[in-house]
Amino acid sequence: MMKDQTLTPQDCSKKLREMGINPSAQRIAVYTYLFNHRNHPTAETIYNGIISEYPSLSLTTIYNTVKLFQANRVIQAIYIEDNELRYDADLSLHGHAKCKCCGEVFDVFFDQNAKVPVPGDGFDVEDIQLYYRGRCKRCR
Amino acid sequence: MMKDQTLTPQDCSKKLREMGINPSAQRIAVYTYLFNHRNHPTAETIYNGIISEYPSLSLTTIYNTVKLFQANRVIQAIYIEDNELRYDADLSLHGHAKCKCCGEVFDVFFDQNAKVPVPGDGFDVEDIQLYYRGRCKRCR
DNA sequence: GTATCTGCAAAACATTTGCAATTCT
DNA sequence: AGAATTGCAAATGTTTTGCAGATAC
Repeated sequence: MMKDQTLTPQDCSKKLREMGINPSAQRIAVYTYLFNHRNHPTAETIYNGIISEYPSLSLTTIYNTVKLFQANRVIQAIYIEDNELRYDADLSLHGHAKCKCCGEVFDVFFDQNAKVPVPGDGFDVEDIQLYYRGRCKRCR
Repeated sequence: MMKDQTLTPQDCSKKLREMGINPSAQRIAVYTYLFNHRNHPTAETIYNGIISEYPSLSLTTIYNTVKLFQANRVIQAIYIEDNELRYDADLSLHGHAKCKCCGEVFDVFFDQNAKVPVPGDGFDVEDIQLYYRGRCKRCR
């Protein structure tokens, strides 16, 4: 799972187009931010991260954009806490661990033989979310 | 996992006291409702479910009560969707599957040999939540 | 009689919506 | 020009808070 590479805005523009999204300047900025920042930002964090590049940017545009991205399966939403919606450009199956002390959200990747249980009774699963709450290494 | 039994308000009063909570009439009503209704109600659903017994009941009291219950580990909160907070009196490790068609939330119990993956890197897990989204048997 | 609990009204806060202005082709 | 996109201002909806009245021991 070596997603630690970063992408340029040009790369991201191309990816967006491939995924069926018209790459406007704001959309490129949001996707580039999300791809290169794997700390599961909220809409406001994304906004603060790119407002300096686009002084006219509004939070509404961030919300419009992440909603569009979700509908086109470009990013996923993380509902680990009830008062904040976070976003993740990594669509691979992995969990999220939130430290109740420092508030940070960490990725949890599974090794090969790990198996996530699935519902048995004819439920057609489209999406699995696995959340952990507790304390991270630094905060214990 | 045979929790399909129902409890009387008297039973619930006793359980609350055992768990360190002063069993007021409203608290007993909320806990009895949650124990006997395993469909993961929201605060408003609980409210509508018991308002007939307590005409003076307020939503604020529901919120106060579920918050108190959570703090004392009597119930757990389910954040499966961002615009609604649901509650569950079953604290055992199990998942929740929400049908995006009918909106219902189903319990997902695991069999003995199922193993939920855990974070490896020194993260101290206090709570695991496993969510599925998709379509239920009836809606497929 | 004092501490706890309840519930109204208002506040807080994140997200959504309506719509007019802007941008792109 | 026409369609898509942006962004302001207002609305929405859920949960929280302040506080006064009610209840319990």
